[in-house]
Amino acid sequence: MSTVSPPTRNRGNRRAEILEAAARLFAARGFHGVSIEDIGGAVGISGPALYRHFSGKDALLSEMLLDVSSRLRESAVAVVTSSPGPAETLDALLNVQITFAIEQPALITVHDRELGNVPEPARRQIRRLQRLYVEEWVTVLAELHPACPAARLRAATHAVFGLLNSTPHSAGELPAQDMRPLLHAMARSAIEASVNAR
Amino acid sequence: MSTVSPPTRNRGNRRAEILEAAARLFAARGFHGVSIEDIGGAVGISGPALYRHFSGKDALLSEMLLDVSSRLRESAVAVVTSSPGPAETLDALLNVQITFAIEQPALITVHDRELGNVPEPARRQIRRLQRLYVEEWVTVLAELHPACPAARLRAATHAVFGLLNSTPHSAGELPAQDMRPLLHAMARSAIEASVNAR
DNA sequence: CTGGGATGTTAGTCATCATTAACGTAATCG
DNA sequence: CGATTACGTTAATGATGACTAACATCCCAG
Repeated sequence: MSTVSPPTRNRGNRRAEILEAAARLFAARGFHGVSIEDIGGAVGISGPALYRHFSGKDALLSEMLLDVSSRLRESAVAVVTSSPGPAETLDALLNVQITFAIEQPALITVHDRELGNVPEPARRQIRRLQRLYVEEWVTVLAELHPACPAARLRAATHAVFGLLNSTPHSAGELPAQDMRPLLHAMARSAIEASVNAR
Repeated sequence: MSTVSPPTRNRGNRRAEILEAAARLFAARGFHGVSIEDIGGAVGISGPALYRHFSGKDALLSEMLLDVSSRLRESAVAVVTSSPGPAETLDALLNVQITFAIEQPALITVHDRELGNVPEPARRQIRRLQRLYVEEWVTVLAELHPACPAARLRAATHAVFGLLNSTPHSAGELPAQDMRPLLHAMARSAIEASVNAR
């Protein structure tokens, strides 16, 4: 038996594994409802071993939210810069958010509930990334509907996020295969309506 | 001077006042992120005085969610039984939810985040009321769109709740006066789209 | 008056929890 | 080999927090 499997197995895997377990727990019971023991237990190690990977519970949450907001923002930028026109861009943005909501329900849930528990250096940066992400949407919508005031577009964007991010909570109602087009159609239509409403 | 003003002043006011403060705190920091001291402090009494009004923190949350889900359900029933036709009923249901989301943002937030922290006797009943509320929506939607499978209507209903309940989080973007018709138009349009999507 | 209920207060009490300390072990590297 | 590094473990430690006890007040009924 070669020494290959044990040596290469770890190295960063543990961190990811912990982050994933923590996300699931935070989503289910809230940041303060989960103990360090709980998180350790979920990955088969016990309690204080977590401090070998993260400097503390707060840092764990900070890294989690920073990662989510970075990835969302990056995806949005990638989509915007590589898309032929605003209509296609909007479709692609919808797909980014829908994919994320369906594939990472725990992360999405934590992302829009637990910002308040992130300590201050990271908090500001996460907010910044979230704001930039929203602005990508607003910019595209403004191109499509120049007559609509930005405040209204921003409000509509937040409402659409609410619609799409509700997926984790109504999970099981419909298979993901049907959920995707349903969410897409609903969101698209809601956006149309938002700019036309008197 | 009659003995009218002081005697009638209290009697249940305190309970309501506490519930309101607790809702605001729970919405902001989560159930486990708020202490009994915090809640007491928010209404000008200190800590253990709460036990004169509620048997414990859990009971406080239970009563809060039971009250919300009852009120929503009752409003829905009232609307359904007094409305001329399904189209008007849907409009009225939308108004119920929008009014609630705009006027009681903290309660709505707690309502769809903290069910997991409600202990078991009350939990089941709250779930039941929530289910009944959803079914009022699904029934109306089924009348309007008989060809659409109930599972899809249920998923669409949850998505619409997500859209409408996002208001508390994007507060400040737009005045309530503009938010109301915006949410109404977006939700209505999203529902249309949900039944037409392939 | 006077006794009791309603409503508060301040000092415990007992758990739980985040974090740190002190201590192994195994593999890597010099 | 020898030592450093990476990762874990099990005991403190120190806060915080829910809940209880013991003790006022105030107001109203008898």
